[in-house]
Amino acid sequence: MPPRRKSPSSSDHELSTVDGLVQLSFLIYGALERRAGEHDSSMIQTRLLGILRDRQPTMNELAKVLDLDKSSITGLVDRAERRGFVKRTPSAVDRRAVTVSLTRTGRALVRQLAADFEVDVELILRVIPAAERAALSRVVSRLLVAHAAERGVDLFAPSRVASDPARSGV
Amino acid sequence: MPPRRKSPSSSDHELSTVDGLVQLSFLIYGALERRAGEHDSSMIQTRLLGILRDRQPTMNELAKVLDLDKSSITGLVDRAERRGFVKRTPSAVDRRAVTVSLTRTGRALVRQLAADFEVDVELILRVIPAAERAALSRVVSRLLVAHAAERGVDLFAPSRVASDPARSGV
DNA sequence: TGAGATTAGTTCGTGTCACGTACCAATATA
DNA sequence: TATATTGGTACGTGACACGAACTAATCTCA
Repeated sequence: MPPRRKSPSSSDHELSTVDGLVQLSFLIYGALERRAGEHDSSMIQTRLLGILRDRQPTMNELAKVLDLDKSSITGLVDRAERRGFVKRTPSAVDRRAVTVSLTRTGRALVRQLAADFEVDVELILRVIPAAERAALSRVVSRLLVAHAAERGVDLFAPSRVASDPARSGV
Repeated sequence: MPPRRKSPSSSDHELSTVDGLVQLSFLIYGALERRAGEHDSSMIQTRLLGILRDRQPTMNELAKVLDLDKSSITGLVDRAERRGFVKRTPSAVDRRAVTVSLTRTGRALVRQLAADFEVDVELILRVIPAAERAALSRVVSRLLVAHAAERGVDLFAPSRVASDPARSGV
């Protein structure tokens, strides 16, 4: 688990890779959480909206993508629906199923959140020169692509069905 | 919020910096959460234990470091104490205050968690060559140091009082 | 085709976690 | 010393997650 205080003996001005990545992750995760909070939203609500930006999954598909029990999805969508961000629509193909999609309000919120958050990340990145940002971006991309590939997922496969839980980039 | 599905037009095999960093954050955050779960622990419980590895803060100091309301700390520590990971000790200097510290059991748990998690991060990193890992580590370090410095914190200042909330590297 | 298995979703009870308010005891300040 | 502040807890509320039990729809295959 996360960064311990630096021991006095360790060589200065370079964190261990593990500690560095963890701190960075918390930094970014925290920024997103803070932005969500500004709109009285939680991390999980925000992830839900993020997923719905380009999909209209069923409850079951949401459970897979978010890696939650389907009973958790009921409550999650209930609360989002109660606040007017999301709506349920009976599935056209399966009368048991329900598809979830953004309302106009929900779309506006997620757009605003994405924009706010992008500012944060760019502020975080601005402290290093452009060349290093580019290097960081490149390495992170490779890391993610390789990691995804290792688990049999091609991050850049041409197109995907809405139910593909592997592309859970949220 | 986070990574949207890649639009078909966008140039392939490189995610945007923002998307990449967010995905990476979720990957690492998720790994830690999963490890915590294996020990029936939550993220916040794990963070608590992590903080206590090298500090014996008061309840109030914990509230600052974890950025939670002090009333939340009561419950958090209650639950950790009930499970035998943590203990409360009356402060020697202030009879209102209580210091929190790890029990032997708690220390064993946090050590195990840290070891498990380190394996995960190293597995994640292993998919890219050593040279890239080094580059990543270097850039991330610079980023964090610069970011900390910008907010008036020196990540590598010699020593710190236990109550310093700025060094909340957890 | 029709009985039984599977799947989609909800409901309900339980536990964690976070908050704000109210409160007590101890300490600090005027 | 009277008052204000601080450290911590208690209590009520709401979000969130889980598993078990349940209904309705769909699938399977004998």
